[in-house]
Amino acid sequence: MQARGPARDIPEPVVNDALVEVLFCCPLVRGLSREEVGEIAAASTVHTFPAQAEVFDEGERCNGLWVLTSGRIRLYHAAADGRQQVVRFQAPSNPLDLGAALDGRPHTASATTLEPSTLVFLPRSVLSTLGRKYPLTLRNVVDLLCLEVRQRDIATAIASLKDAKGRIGCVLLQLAHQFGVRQKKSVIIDYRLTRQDIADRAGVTIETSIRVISDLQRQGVIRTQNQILEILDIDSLSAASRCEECQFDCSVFQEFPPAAQ
DNA sequence: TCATTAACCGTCG
DNA sequence: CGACGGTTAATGA
Repeated sequence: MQARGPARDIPEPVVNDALVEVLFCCPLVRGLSREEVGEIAAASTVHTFPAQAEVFDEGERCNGLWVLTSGRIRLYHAAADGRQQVVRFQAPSNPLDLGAALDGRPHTASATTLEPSTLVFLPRSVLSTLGRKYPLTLRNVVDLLCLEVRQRDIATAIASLKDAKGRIGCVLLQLAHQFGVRQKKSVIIDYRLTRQDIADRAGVTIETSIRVISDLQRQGVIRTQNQILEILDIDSLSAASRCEECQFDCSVFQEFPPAAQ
């Protein structure tokens, strides 16, 4: 039995090869062997959540590190009036709220599943031995936190300096960096998002996100099909978002940090 | 539930 | 004044 892990779901003690494989892709354990990752997996627990389930809440005590292994998760701040600010949309293999897991202070944001998801939970006790046992992971932690700082820095700059159209354009380009799958002539954002999701990421109302996205569709810049967004004309979108006069390096939103040299 | 449209209205440059 | 974007309401899928 672990310390006080999640109480809302059913832990599964089974650690299978597929799980180790996903964990192996987690940038936190980059450089470790498959056997070493298997060892870490053995010390963690697996948890499944239905769609729209809360994994943790902002301000809640943090007992360890959650790593998404399958499904999708939305990390956000919630305001009393119902509005939400999405910090990040999560894809498998990535740790959630790493900072809180490391310093043991409360969670910095809330995490809710967008679809049925599986996560592994690494208790803080295990996390602290990880650095001692595998010094390589310390460097990975630094890289991950630095990347997060860069992403948040750019996000706040964009939020305060750009207008609604620019913010939505930047969000779409960020998502393309994070989840983009290159097609012959376009880029598909391989992550289902409602108009509300995009609005909550850009800091606008749903009507404004619809307004702007409809305009972009009419101009043939993007196309959407049941919550999947396809960017048909990156150059036009970059132009609409005024990328050429922008100092921000939105390539930091790529899913995995570049390997440290 | 999600997406869309339109009318209306306050703010600000 | 006019662009922008939030609010409200109505409607369709």
